Amino acid sequence: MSRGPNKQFDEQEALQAAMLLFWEKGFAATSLAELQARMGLGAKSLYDTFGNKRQLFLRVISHYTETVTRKLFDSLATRRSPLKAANNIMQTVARLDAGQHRGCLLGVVMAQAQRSDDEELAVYVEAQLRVIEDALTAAFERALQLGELAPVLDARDMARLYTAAFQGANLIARVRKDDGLSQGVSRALAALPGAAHR
Amino acid sequence: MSRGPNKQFDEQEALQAAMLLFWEKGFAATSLAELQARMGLGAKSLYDTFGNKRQLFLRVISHYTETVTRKLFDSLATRRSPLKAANNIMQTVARLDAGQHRGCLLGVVMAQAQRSDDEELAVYVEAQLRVIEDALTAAFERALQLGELAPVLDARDMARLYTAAFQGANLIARVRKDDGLSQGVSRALAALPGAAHR
DNA sequence: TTCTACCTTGAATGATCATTCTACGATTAG
DNA sequence: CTAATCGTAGAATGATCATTCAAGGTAGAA
Repeated sequence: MSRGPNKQFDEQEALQAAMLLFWEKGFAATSLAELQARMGLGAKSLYDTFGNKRQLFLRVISHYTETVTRKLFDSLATRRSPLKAANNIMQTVARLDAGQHRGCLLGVVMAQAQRSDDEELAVYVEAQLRVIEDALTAAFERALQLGELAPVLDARDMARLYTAAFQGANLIARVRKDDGLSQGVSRALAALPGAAHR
Repeated sequence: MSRGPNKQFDEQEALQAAMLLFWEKGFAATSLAELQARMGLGAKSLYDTFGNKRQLFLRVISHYTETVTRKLFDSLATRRSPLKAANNIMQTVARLDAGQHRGCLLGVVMAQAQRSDDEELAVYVEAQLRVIEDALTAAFERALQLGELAPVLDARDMARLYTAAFQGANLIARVRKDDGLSQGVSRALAALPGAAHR
């Protein structure tokens, strides 16, 4: 089929590098020059492969949800105790290196894309966020059925609190150098009403 | 003293306009051309009055904390019931227009200034955030003394949860068009252990 | 080997960026 | 009124931006 040489770079590796950069600095503050340097490819290759900056950014967000987010939240459905799984996610966030914490890419995007500004981007991120909220809701409903949780709180409301606390803690971790806040959030959530254990 | 004419614009009004713009789009995505248009002054006046873009941004953040944030969180110390005051703040956030919600400017800044990237900005925002956390902590300590809150949870941990949930809900409100999440967060927080009423 | 196709490199492009400069207009003291 | 002074407006500047173009190189097919 192909006559000439194949690409000399790995698309996944390039995406990963682009993700880390956008994750650190956001869309507007990331230049093509930096992207080329970190992704290790020239301008032409970048444009031939990914289209343009915005399309690359959209692919990066997909890459993020398919790798980072999915890996983190899959445990909600698979683990024995959904309540412990949910609290483990907060713990994981809290344990990441404070001081050079990148937070959550979805949060970074939300901070720069208002719905009225960039409708397409906002809708996409909102959908990804709803996946998280739904996964948490399902987990808490399962926890209620298992009797892990007393029926004082609505499962969806709890999921919403977790989602907001998760995003907030991630965001704040970008500027704090100690992990005190995330740890406190984690402890407070673990003591929610009905969570009898621990 | 002055021989020539005085300034033809109100500095506070100009700051307010700049704040709204940075609040919507963040630092990097906001251009001087837009700032001039929205603030209603020419390039020279802008630079003579505020220095440069970054200095203007720093002044905008101060303006934000002195007006928006302060007005919102002062009720924690003045109102009779600190617990109700804290929950009212969440309610206030939830009630804002969904769909064109700007969130919290501090959150927008955190999303684009990692500690390792822009140390000065990160430290300043972190300090402002700690003011909020401390105000909430004091409120919850007072609530414990007043017996509004059962001593199952540490006051500071509760404050941390509120701070994170507040930032997270604000952030998510930028992309969601309905206020369901903020309302859910508000309900869940109101049902925290020890909060007997409602 | 030789040709062909594709990838890479790096310079060119035009737009837009933040910032500064120049000229004009308005105000007030004398 | 006149002159001095300060604010304003908008053009000029050089840097940097995203994007495209032109040229060379390399791998595989014949």
